[in-house]
Amino acid sequence: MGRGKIEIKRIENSANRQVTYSKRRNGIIKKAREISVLCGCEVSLVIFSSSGKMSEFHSTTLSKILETFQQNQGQTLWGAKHESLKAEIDRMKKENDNMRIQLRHMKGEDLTSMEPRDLYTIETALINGIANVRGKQMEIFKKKAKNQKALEEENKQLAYILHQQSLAMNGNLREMPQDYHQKDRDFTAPVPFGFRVQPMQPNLQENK
Amino acid sequence: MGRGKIEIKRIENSANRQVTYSKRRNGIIKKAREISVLCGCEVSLVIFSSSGKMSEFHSTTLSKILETFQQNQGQTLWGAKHESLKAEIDRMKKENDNMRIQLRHMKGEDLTSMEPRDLYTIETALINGIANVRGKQMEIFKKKAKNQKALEEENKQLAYILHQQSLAMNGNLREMPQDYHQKDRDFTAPVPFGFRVQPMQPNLQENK
DNA sequence: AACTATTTATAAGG
DNA sequence: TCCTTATAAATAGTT
Repeated sequence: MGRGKIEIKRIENSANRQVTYSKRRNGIIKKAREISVLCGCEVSLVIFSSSGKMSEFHSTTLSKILETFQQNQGQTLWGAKHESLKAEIDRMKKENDNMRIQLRHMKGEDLTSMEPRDLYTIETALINGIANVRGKQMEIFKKKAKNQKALEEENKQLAYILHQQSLAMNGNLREMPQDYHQKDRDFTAPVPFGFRVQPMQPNLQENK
Repeated sequence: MGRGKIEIKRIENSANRQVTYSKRRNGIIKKAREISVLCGCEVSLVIFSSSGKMSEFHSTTLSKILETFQQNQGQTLWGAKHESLKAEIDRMKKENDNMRIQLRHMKGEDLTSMEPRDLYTIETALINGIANVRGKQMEIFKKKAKNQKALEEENKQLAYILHQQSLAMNGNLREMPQDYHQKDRDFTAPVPFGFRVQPMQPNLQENK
């Protein structure tokens, strides 16, 4: 429909193509509106020009159209992903609830309506748990005790060395009076500069 | 464009509307194809007739068009729902993992790498839980004991009544010898027909 | 962007 | 739905 008939194939002349695009785009959008009004049907039209610019016409909300489209199509498209996500949520929710209940039971909550058999099961689990926890605590305790012992040993050694050194350094300068020696630890050195030998970890205790 | 000009408003005559729909639908689809070929652009056209039947034209894969559309639009559409679902899943997963770890700890598993402070916390929870569970067990025990007592009482009463009845029914027919009376319960009746009075719940015990 | 010759779409009718 | 045809509408090429 024009001065001459044209073949339906890509228009190579860029300027021509652009003009034709503009004209026909207006035309098709007008037609889309017309058919939707005349016939009371839903139309959704989206056009991307080769330069990427989008034009569209929708007889109603796009989302509504897409929804209808999804229903009609039965095709899953994004719906599939959607559904699988929902399913995963449900699955997790169930798992979640189960664990929540279990936890509450372990904490001794919500015990009303529990059967003696179930109570017994929980009790067993708790006893088992406490045994494990205490075992672990004992393990740590022993380790610390051992560590403590090693530190004390080291401490003794250091103190002894210090004692020897101070003797070597000051022994010939001046003779200390006998009662200057401290008595609380039999290996405590007399410390000429006012220092006292301290455990390397002064806050170390058997059990926090 | 036809024998007469028509106003662009809903065609009331149903048959006419149907015919026009059919013609114009073909027309618009043809135009959609033409513009896509002539101008090398992407077109997506969906039409739902008022009776719900769908017609469509897409210059390329529909999903590709929708994708492009989503990108271009910036609008999320179903993407939003999608994202929110994913977020919910993540949230749940976290909650889930937390509870799973807690449960394992309560059961005394995975205790390696736990601090004494944490062990103490778990121990406290376990002690607390066991106290609650045992409290509940005691409660049930007491309830059952009480129930048992009530049943025994009822039993006694029933036995007594039976005793009286059998006396009344048979007492004047024949005199029982004195040693026929049973001694294990002081009011147990002699039962003339070979029945013995049984507790109503023969398997009832103090504790299952 | 406006013009216009020509093609195309389609309303009405069968 | 398809065919026909008169006519309206769209638009290719031009200005």
